[in-house]
Amino acid sequence: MTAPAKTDSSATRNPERTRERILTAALKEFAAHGFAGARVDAIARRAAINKRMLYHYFGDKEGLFKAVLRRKISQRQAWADNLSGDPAESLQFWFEAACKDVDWVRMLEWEALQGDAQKPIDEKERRAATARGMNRIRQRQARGQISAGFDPRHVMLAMRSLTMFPVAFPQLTRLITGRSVFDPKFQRERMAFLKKFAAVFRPAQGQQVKINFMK
Amino acid sequence: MTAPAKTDSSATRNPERTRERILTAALKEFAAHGFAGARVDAIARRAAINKRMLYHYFGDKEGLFKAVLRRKISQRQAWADNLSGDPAESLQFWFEAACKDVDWVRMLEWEALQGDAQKPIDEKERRAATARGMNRIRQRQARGQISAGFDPRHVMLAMRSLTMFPVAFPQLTRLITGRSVFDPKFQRERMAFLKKFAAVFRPAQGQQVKINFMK
DNA sequence: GCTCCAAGTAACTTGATGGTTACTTAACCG
DNA sequence: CGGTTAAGTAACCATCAAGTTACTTGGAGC
Repeated sequence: MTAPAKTDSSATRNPERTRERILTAALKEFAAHGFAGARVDAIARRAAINKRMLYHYFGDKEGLFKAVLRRKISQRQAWADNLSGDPAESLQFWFEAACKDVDWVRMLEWEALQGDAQKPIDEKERRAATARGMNRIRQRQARGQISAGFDPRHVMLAMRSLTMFPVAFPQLTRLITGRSVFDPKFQRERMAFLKKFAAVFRPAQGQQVKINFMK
Repeated sequence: MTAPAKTDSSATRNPERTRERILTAALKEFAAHGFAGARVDAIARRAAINKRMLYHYFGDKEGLFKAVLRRKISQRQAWADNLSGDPAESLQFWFEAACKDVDWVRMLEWEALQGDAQKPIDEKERRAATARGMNRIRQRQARGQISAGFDPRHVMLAMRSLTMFPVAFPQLTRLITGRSVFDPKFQRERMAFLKKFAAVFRPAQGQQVKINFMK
């Protein structure tokens, strides 16, 4: 066999590993400092590769940024497509996910701040993933788990808001609750709140349903 | 009278006006590009002042950034302390405010991404303002406008989330709803949604419906 | 073994950018 | 009125950072 083991972690030459290292290092750097603040040299240092390789594989800084974002996006999507159940669980699930993957939230934030809102990266795939999520919401509405009176698009937006916000704005979280987002105590409180709060999404007893219907 | 009219807009020398111009220009620039991305020369050009003056008044780029943030914060606080009524109105009010003052939302976002979460700028005053807001929520809970079952801190966090999020993440808003945050149609939809959605905050069951009807 | 190409390295270039120096000019005050 | 100080200007500098040039090396296929 001439081919070296793919999992070899210390082979003299290994394009895949190099690419991977660059992407991992770049994610850290970009998540921490954003596009403008990230230093290409820092990425190279962190990845323990020569800066030239970075240009070799990704063209330029922007190409690397896009590659990082794209990779994160597809990771998340593959991973996100399996969840079901009622809104309470979803809210908790997504809040936990945001806490566990701060880099993701931050990347979205950087994208929001510096990206062109008109043509987001990987728009097509993201739209598809969003559509899948939307269908799940519609199903739940049909099943009566979520009130049919709400526009599913706004339900989705509301859920994202409620789960991502504390991670996206840690300083406000601290200002308001007095605790760090990463404080386990805060997280427990938040989970409890979300569980209770999820009631909004469910069709209410009695009258309210009628009101919703009449609308 | 030796003193020139304070409102004179073209006096040969006018420190106040210069300071003001710098701050205004800097807000725009920082909101658009963040701290790292902002260009001091661009600020100077935009403000139509000599770059040196900027260092004269604010020391360095960071000093300027802090000054901008501080100014915006105090502006908002003065302005935010008058609102009352029920959660539906508050939600709508704050959503509108976010839409109207995107720069503010973006500054908070930049702060979140690059600021030290441990020691936010102007912490003391912000805490005080937050506390005032919290008291309003508690009052409403006492009056039965908001369910007493919720932790007021989390209610506040939830309200902020719901109102700021679409502006903070315009690309997600577009991806999810298909519309720009600034599309009047979106804004109308969102207002309607928030109004309905605010029901969650109100004490549940029987009462709720009545309140809805009475409104 | 030899050749060729991708992987990899080190040192360099070039332009942008935050900050400074050295100077001029207006205004306030005793 | 004169002189001290703050407002204002223009040209400059040092540094930093993205991107390149020019080179070396490993290995797959013949």
